[in-house]
Amino acid sequence: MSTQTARKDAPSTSKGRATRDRIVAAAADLMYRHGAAGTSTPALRDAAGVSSSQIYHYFADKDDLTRAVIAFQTQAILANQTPLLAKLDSLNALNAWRDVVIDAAREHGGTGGCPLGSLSSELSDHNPQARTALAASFTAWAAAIREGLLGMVGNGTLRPETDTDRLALALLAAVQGGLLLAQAQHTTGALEAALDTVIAHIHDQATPR
Amino acid sequence: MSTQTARKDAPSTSKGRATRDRIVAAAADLMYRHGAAGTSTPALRDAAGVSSSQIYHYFADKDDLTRAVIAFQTQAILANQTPLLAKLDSLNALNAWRDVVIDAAREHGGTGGCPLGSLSSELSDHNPQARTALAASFTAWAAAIREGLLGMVGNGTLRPETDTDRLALALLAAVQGGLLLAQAQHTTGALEAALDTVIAHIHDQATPR
DNA sequence: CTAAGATTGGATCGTCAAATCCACTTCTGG
DNA sequence: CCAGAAGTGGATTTGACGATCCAATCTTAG
Repeated sequence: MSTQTARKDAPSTSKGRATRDRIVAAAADLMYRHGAAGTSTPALRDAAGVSSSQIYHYFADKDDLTRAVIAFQTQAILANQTPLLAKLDSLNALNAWRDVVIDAAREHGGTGGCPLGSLSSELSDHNPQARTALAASFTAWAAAIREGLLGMVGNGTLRPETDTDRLALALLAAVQGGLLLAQAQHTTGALEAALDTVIAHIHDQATPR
Repeated sequence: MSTQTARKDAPSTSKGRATRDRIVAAAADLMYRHGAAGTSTPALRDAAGVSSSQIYHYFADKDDLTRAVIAFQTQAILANQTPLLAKLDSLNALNAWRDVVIDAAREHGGTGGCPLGSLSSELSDHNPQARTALAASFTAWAAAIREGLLGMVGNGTLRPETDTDRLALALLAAVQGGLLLAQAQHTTGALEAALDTVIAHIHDQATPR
């Protein structure tokens, strides 16, 4: 017997699709605020305004739903980040990105952390499928950052030998670590320190002029 | 009626203390591997070799136990880190610390993450007492790092105007973010990139010679 | 040595969550 | 328009977990 979780077919009617979407959106919200384990099917049922059977009509089990939430949040974050990162054409643009990240964290006083980071911390060790999906999400996010840095190399802002791969990973780790600390300390101090330190190092890699 | 969780008195006999310690140690291990929510009292009962009533004899409820585990892990981490950080007298010593952190992560393939980081991600938003304790733990950890950097300022390795506070926070965030990503990606790449980038920036702050 | 208090074992209770079932209604392709 | 598939509602089953109770045993101060 396989331990693999079965996949459900996509809804074939538009009504079905709407219901499925409503469930995923509500689940994403609840899981962001209470964690995956902290989100019960009764609570989700009420939040999404569906009956319990709908949830299991569209998702094989809670793991399957969780994976849908990961996909949803990945998409949300990339959609939010990619435009900002695509036009990283100057050190100023990099600082603007920094400000957006920090302002977002400040808005809810550090609470919540990163939607992907929280899920990753909770699920990676015990849900291999979730872990794989989250690893891919982080890789895609890092790639988007790297793309931005590559732009800065391309237009001569950064030296050609700049290790954009490494810097992208360092920036992503700074975001994740900074958000995690913000969650505990209710301050964005660590997030700012981490981002500013990495960015300062990037400044030092700028082409002399 | 108060929502505050009552504190239990410390055990008065040495046997009682041993039992309490055994419970905390087993709980710390289980919570590290399965999270706080993922650690059930039956599982803890078996792992610690006690009966369920013991747990509630020594701890008011699961929250109280969780706080004890936070204290336990904080103590464990500080005991492990402080000696290393106390003798940060050179850039080489800083790199040695980096190696220890990375080797530790590599040892279990990134699994588990940081005991404090994982608990923080899980508890900060919903358990104010745990959040406060964890915030204090992180502050103490950052202070230990800063102490080491101050040593390097004191002996002239780093410039006097070095912002050790900020760098300490940046290093801690790099550790937390790097470990979180290592958990998802099963690689220490991001951890290395983050630490090396911050450390490279510290190198640049070294006094010219 | 001996009571008072500390500690222990394990049955038990109430609650709640995950998942299933089945009867009913709404869609939609031909 | 009308079968048959898709979608819906809600009761229900099953099992686990946090927490409590109480009787029995050990520890220690006097």
